[in-house]
Amino acid sequence: MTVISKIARMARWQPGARERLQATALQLFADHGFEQTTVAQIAHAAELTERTFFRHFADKREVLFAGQEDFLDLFTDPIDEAPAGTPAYELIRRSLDGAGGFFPDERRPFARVRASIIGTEPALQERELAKLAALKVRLGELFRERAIEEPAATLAAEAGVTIFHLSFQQWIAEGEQRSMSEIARERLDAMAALVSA
Amino acid sequence: MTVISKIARMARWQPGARERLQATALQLFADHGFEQTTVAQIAHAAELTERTFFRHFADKREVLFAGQEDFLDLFTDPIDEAPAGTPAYELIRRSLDGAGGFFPDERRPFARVRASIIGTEPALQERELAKLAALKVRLGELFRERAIEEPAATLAAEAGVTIFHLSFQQWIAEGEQRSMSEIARERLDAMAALVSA
DNA sequence: GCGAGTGATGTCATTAACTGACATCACCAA
DNA sequence: TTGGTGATGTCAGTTAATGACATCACTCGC
Repeated sequence: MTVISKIARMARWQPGARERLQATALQLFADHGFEQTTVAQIAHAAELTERTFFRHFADKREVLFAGQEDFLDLFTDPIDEAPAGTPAYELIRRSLDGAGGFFPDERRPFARVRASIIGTEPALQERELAKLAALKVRLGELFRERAIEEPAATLAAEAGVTIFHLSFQQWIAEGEQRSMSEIARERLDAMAALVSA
Repeated sequence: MTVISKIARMARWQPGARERLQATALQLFADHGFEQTTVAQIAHAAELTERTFFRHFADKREVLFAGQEDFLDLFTDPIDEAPAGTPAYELIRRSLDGAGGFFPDERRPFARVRASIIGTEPALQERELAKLAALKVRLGELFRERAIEEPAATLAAEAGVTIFHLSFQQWIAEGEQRSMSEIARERLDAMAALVSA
C-alpha cells in the first residue's frame, strides 16, 4: 500500500490543493515556459483536475498572482493606523516600511524565479501592471479619504507604487543583499531629494 | 448585379479590411458587450473571416488598441525635437502639447464609446495599462538618453503618463468642452504647483 | 450513532480564442 | 506572358474557460 493511498483512506482529498497548484505551476513554468505549459499538465502534476485548477484561479495567469487581498492590506494597514493629518509623504514611508516585512530574504529566490517567468511573457506583465494599478487605486482612495486633494492624491499614490516597484526590482536584482525595507527607504529618500531640489 | 459584385470584379478584396474590422468591432462591442461578441461575429459583419481578423490583430482585445506606434510617436516626436539640456518638466510639457493634436474634438464621441467599452471589461483595462506602461518605458528611455538620472527619469516618465491619463479621462468626461491640450496644460500646472509648494 | 446537509472535488460537454498549413487569385513587374 | 507577391479563404487542431451535474468524506444536530 502506498503512502498516498494510506492518506487517501484518511481524507477525501489531499489538503493544500491551492498551494500545490501554485508550486507545481511555478515549477513547470520555470522549466518549460508559461505558454508551453498547459493547465491540464499543471493539474495532473498536482494530482488534481483541470476543473479544480479553475475553481482556485480565475485564469491560468492568476496562479502566479493569487493573494492580492493580503498584498493590498500590507500597504494599507500602516496607513489606516497613522494619525489623521499625517502628510502624504509620511504615509508612503510607513506604507513601504510595513510592506517590506512581506519580503523577507527567504522569499528572494522564489521572487526571482517568479519574476523571470513574468519577464518572458507579455501576458503576465499585463497582469502584474493590473495588480500594481489596483494598489495605486486603493492608495489614492485612502489619500482622498484623508482630505488630500486631487491631483495630489493620485500623484502620491503613483509615486508610492513606483517607488515600491523600483525597489522590488532592485531587491531581486543579481547580487543585491539589502532588505526590501532598506532599499525602499533609499529610493524614497532619492525621490524626496528630487522634489525638494 | 450588386454594387459589391461590381467592385469584386475590379478588385480581389474590398480595401480597408483592417479599418472595417475596427469599426465593426466597436459597434458590436458597444451594442452587445465585449465578452458577448465573438470574433466570428465581427469578421462576418465585416464580410471577412475569423482568420483574417487574427492576421490584422494579435488578439481580440487588440482591435481596440491598434496604432500603438503612431500613438507613441505622438509623444516622443516633440521630445526628439527639443534642444539638448531641456529640463524634464519642459519635455513633458512639449510632449503633452504635441500629443494633444491627436485628440481633436471630432474624436471625442468615438473616444467616449471606446472608453465606456473598456471601462466595463477588466481584460481591456489590463491592455490599456500595458499600452500606457509602454509609453512610460519609452519616455523613461528618452529622458535617460538626455542624461536625466534615475530615479528622476522614471518618475518624470511616470508623472507625464499620469498627467496624460488624468487629462484624457477629463477630456471624455460628460459635458467637458475644453480641448485636450488645454486640460493637459491645466493638469500639468497643478502638478507643478504641488511640487513647488 | 445516524441522516441531512456542506464543501471540495471529479466528470462531461461545450464554446470560443487562437494557430499552423496550405490553397486561391487579382495584381504587378520583368 | 508568365511568374512572383500579398491579402484573403479554408480547414483542422489545440487549449483556455465555463456550466451542469455527480460523488463522497466530513460534520452537526438529534
